[in-house]
Amino acid sequence: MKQILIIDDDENLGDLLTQYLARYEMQAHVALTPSKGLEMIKKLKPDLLILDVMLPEKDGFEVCREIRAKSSIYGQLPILMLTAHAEVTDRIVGLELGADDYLPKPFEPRELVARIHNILRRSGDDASMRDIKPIKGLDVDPSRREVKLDKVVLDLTTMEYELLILFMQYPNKTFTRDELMNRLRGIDAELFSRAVDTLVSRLRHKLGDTSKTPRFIKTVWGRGYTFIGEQL
Amino acid sequence: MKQILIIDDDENLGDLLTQYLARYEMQAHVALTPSKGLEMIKKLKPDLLILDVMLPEKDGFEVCREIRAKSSIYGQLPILMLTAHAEVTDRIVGLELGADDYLPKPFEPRELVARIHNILRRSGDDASMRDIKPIKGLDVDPSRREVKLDKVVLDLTTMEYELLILFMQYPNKTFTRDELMNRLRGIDAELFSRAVDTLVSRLRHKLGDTSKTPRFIKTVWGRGYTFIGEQL
DNA sequence: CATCGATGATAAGTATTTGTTTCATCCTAT
DNA sequence: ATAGGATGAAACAAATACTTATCATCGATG
Repeated sequence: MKQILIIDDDENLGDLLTQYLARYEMQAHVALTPSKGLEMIKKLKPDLLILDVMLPEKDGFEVCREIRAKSSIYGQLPILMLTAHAEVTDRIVGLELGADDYLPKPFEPRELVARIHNILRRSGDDASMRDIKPIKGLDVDPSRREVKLDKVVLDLTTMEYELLILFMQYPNKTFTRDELMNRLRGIDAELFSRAVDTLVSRLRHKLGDTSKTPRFIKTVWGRGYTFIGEQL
Repeated sequence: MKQILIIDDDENLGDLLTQYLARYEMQAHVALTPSKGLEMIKKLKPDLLILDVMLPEKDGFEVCREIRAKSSIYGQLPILMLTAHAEVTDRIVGLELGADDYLPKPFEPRELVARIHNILRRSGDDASMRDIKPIKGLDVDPSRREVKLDKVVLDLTTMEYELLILFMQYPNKTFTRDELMNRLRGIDAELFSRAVDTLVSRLRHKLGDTSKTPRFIKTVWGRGYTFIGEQL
């Protein structure tokens, strides 16, 4: 379960988000002031920080700057900034200070969830720590985002790589299309198209897999897909 | 068949949705006023409530709040709110009040269906919760939708799996053919044919069963079928 | 701002499942 | 035992789900 720290003096919003994020397997914690927030970072070691710009004591930019300056303490904590106004200058300043993304208030909860997933994915911290099971014929180097199939490096796109990693985390689990979409895109994305099928097809192709006699990705008719690579 | 209650004073929209949802195995009922709506909830025990924000008497937020407040009466009924304007603030307020999702009008019917599915999925209305009795020689893993017969994984189609699960929920119960048809297809399906017999036959075959000396599925002549697997 | 690659949508083609028909066989009541 | 409806299962047909080629779109890159 992902731990999210929210630094925002609007207690109401904090509770709301806590409740909302819980639905997406994220545990949120709220700090009402920057000083409390910084404390909680050390204790909680959250996976992501949601930081409001308007804060008591000092503003969010200040906090962000501080966290980045003391990276020895706080690490490369991903930061999502919330700003009251959708002003472009805010955005640039925020990004320059090292925030990973920015979201103008008011925002849609769904949008927030989507961005959180994006950041977590991008920050790679996510991917490298994931528990990838060893599969015969496949060598994954998460730090390099590199996959070798029978000693040959594969040229995978972001989505293809993510899909493969997801499969390798749960060999023999049958994923429905919804599940895959949600895990890959981070939102309750609905499928009005064969996007997942297409993605699977492309990955299969690069893995040298055929749908009829699959070595890795098996189609489970009427349900979804299963990764069946022989485990080492 | 899922029961959906719609509280909306636009009768036209209600009829339209009722018709549309029927295609997705959802039976919709329309209440034109909040008071009628609340009454119908008690009677119908719907699986989901679609609630318009603009209503006579009191608005949708009020209704939502009331339902959540009286959860002892209404339970944790999932609520999908329809708002006239796609205003973000509305969304936040609604979520705060306990609605499970939001959909701004006008919306696409399929988008509605998608969100309904999401909510129902989230609210844990899942097949995996069904109470499957342990049967000697059969191992079922509902989360993976996998069945093992004497340690060997069976390759079952959706219908075959559903039929088997149904049987395993009620060992020794004799099902008539219409009963099976209704439980599997969720509607009062007319028996034009011997679809059930064929299905049973195919499942039997995969279970290694013979109709003469059945290990699992016994034919009750003139009545239907009984699952007789030895219970553990 | 033009290009390129990645991803999403569409649609034609293919495969699989599910329903129907059929007929041989089985059961039960005469 | 036999007639007549009920059942099993094979073969065929229809419906449904999947694959993949192709095109459109979007965002990144220079």
